[in-house]
Amino acid sequence: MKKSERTRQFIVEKTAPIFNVKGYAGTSIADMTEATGLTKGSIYGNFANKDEVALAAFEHNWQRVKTMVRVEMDKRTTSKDKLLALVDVYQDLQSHDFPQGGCPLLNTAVEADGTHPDLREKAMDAFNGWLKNIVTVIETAVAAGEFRASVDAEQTALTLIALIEGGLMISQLTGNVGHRIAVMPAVEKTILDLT
Amino acid sequence: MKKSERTRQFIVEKTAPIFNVKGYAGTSIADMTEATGLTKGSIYGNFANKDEVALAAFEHNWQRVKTMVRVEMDKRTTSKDKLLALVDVYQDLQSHDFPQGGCPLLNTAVEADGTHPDLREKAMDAFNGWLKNIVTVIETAVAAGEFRASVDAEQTALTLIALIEGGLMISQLTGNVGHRIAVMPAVEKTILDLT
DNA sequence: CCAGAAATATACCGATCGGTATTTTTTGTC
DNA sequence: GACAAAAAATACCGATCGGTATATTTCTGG
Repeated sequence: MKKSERTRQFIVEKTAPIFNVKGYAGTSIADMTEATGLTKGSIYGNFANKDEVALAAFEHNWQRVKTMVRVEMDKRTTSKDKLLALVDVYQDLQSHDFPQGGCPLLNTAVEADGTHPDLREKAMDAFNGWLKNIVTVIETAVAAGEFRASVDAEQTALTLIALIEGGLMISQLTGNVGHRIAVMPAVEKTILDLT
Repeated sequence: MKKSERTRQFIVEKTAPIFNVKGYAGTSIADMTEATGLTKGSIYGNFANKDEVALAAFEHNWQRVKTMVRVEMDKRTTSKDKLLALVDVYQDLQSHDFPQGGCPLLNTAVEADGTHPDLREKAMDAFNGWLKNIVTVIETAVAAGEFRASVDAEQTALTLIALIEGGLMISQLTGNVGHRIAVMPAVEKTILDLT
């Protein structure tokens, strides 16, 4: 790996948590130099501008979340169990290494709409990927007769994501993890109702 | 009403949408002078600083949402119907005047945690008020025998709020109102399951 | 070990940031 | 309509913003 690529990754790793906590507008170049120990010149030698770092940081943060969920899903065999992996993961976030500052999708979606088109695009891609993943699992189960034929895959997937993201928002606001956990029975119920 | 109070309210009304769209960090004093047609001196003559305007703006935005929901709730008599008012309101946001930029609670909760303590406090108050409102409705219904005695009021209320806010986040991100509407059957189902 | 390239650091740019002191204009009252 | 008080506008402040041009250091291949 070239030096510049290592530095790029180093910058992304160090700044990703900051972007996820302070947001795009709230994170300054000074924050980035402080977090990395590098100088402005070095950062701008590896990235065109702040936007490019922010986009890479989001990608990095989201990759962590995706991996977290996928690892747990891949342990399961049935579609129902795969979906229930969501409950296990989001019920106990501290044992999985969830990014500091909360869900990157939630954070970026809320800040980016309207004001930061490219960030929004990235967030939309992330969301669509997640949505498609759940939809595919559900449709596979419907085709295999594991779930009822009357199940609306997209509606169900949207409901699951909304519940999870809403729960994350609430628990992050109140600082009460119980508020997130309290939403998980509804996630579980929604999944169990599919059979 | 004194002139200064009218100006204060004028500033709040004009800047509230901006704060709700661009966020706290993303809104500058220049944005505020442009939106109001007033000068910096005039704004600082009526508010101590940007924070104070932001707090008042959030309060104003949230008041609108609260009123929107309360008006619809007050039309209903039974507890079930009162809760179902949430479905009607959030199913058809454009007929009710929902603030531009999306849910102020969602926006503020996501931006404020950690970085802006006083804004977060205001958002927490808003959330707790909403939560308590729903909890009270449910508990009243349980006491009256309208809902099952086994109903967990707080858990249900958290689920409803999570669903709604999650749906708002998704639809705002994708620009697809259908994504919000698709979540509403789950809200309705959660409420109907209480009887 | 030396030269050229690659990477990082230094020094600086204009613009904008939030905020304030002062002056001008407007308002309400007798 | 004079006059004081209140409100709004002007002019300015240092700090920080994102970004760049240039100098210095570090790495790499012969």
